Amino acid sequence: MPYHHGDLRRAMLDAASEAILESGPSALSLRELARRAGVSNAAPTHHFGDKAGLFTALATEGYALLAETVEQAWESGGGIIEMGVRYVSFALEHRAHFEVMFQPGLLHAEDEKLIAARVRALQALQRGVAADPRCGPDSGLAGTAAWSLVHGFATLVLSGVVRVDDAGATTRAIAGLLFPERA
Amino acid sequence: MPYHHGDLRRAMLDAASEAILESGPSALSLRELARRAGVSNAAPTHHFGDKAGLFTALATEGYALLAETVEQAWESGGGIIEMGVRYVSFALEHRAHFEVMFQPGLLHAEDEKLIAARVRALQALQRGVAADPRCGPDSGLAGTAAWSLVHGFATLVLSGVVRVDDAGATTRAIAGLLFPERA
DNA sequence: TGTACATCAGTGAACGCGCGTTCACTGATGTAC
DNA sequence: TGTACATCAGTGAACGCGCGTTCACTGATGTAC
Repeated sequence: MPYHHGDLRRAMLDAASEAILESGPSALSLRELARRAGVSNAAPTHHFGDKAGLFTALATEGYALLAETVEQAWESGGGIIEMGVRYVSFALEHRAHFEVMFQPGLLHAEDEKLIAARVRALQALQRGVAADPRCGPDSGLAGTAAWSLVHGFATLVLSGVVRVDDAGATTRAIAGLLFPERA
Repeated sequence: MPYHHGDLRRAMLDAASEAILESGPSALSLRELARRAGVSNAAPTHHFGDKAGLFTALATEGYALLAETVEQAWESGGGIIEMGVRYVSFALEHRAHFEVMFQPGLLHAEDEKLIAARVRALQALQRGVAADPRCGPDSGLAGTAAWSLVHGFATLVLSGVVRVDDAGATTRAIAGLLFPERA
């Protein structure tokens, strides 16, 4: 084991994701994180300052990933429904990030990188909604409805209280109810 | 201070709600709960068995409250949109219950009372959706869409990432997009 | 090419603390007679 | 009406533990000359 890890920050973020998948953010301790990453107790503090700093870093990464996903959907010509599908699949594939992103109590709310990443993601979403002809005259309201729909669906699936075989297909179906194809 | 409290169980559930409102379920400890209720360290364990038992009791109470609210909407002739409004206002007014209800990792998943209360609430919701003419032929899908919409909206408002002046009016508006008035 | 030095990633031992849970117990209540 | 007793709600002291954070430190890396 070399003294310098190479990319310990990255390794600790990955270990944190794993641990969150297993038992949720509230059960995660910095010491467990250190154990998983095979480093000393003090290493996580050295990198993230404190526990909230770790969660803030994860949430920031999550918003950046979400923004990329949504922007990609936009660039490849996907409409509002495709963006919703991407949102849900992001939540299911990056469950740990997703859980942390929407629990502000865990985060350093004022962190600049966090805020910037969040703004970028939300703007990408809102831009996609506003550009879709199906969203109607009040794109703000349509955006809230669309976001609520996919966010709620993802949350219910993640919490295990709603079960579906094919989350993508179901997302498409329920989003199709909110934004029917134009006749 | 009398030796017998009178209704310590109730008092501890209320203290738990308060504490959760302030710092979330993950920050709650049985000892803090005892402190808030003004009883000894061991009292919460005596009533709830363990920490998960406390959360389970809270979640069970939450599902019962939700079921009552939804059944009431149904009996007073409210349609699918009214039920959605009730769902959101339940979440905002009983935030502590709501948060615990959808974090299965905190609960004794097999608890019979919990399961019964949940089934009752979900059946009340699904019955209301299925009876509404606006829900279309696939009432299961419409139910998932409706539930996702209001659950997501409530979650986003609670997490502070969506801000609205009048949650009831906004719920009505977004639910109106999903279930437009029939021409 | 070699050497001196600054930088900083990561160590490891130690601290004090709050936690969940246990256990023998005590005090209040209700009921049987 | 009084008394004996069972029940059980709640006590309080104690346990061992894992935690976050601190701090002086050490080892590796990169750069200037």
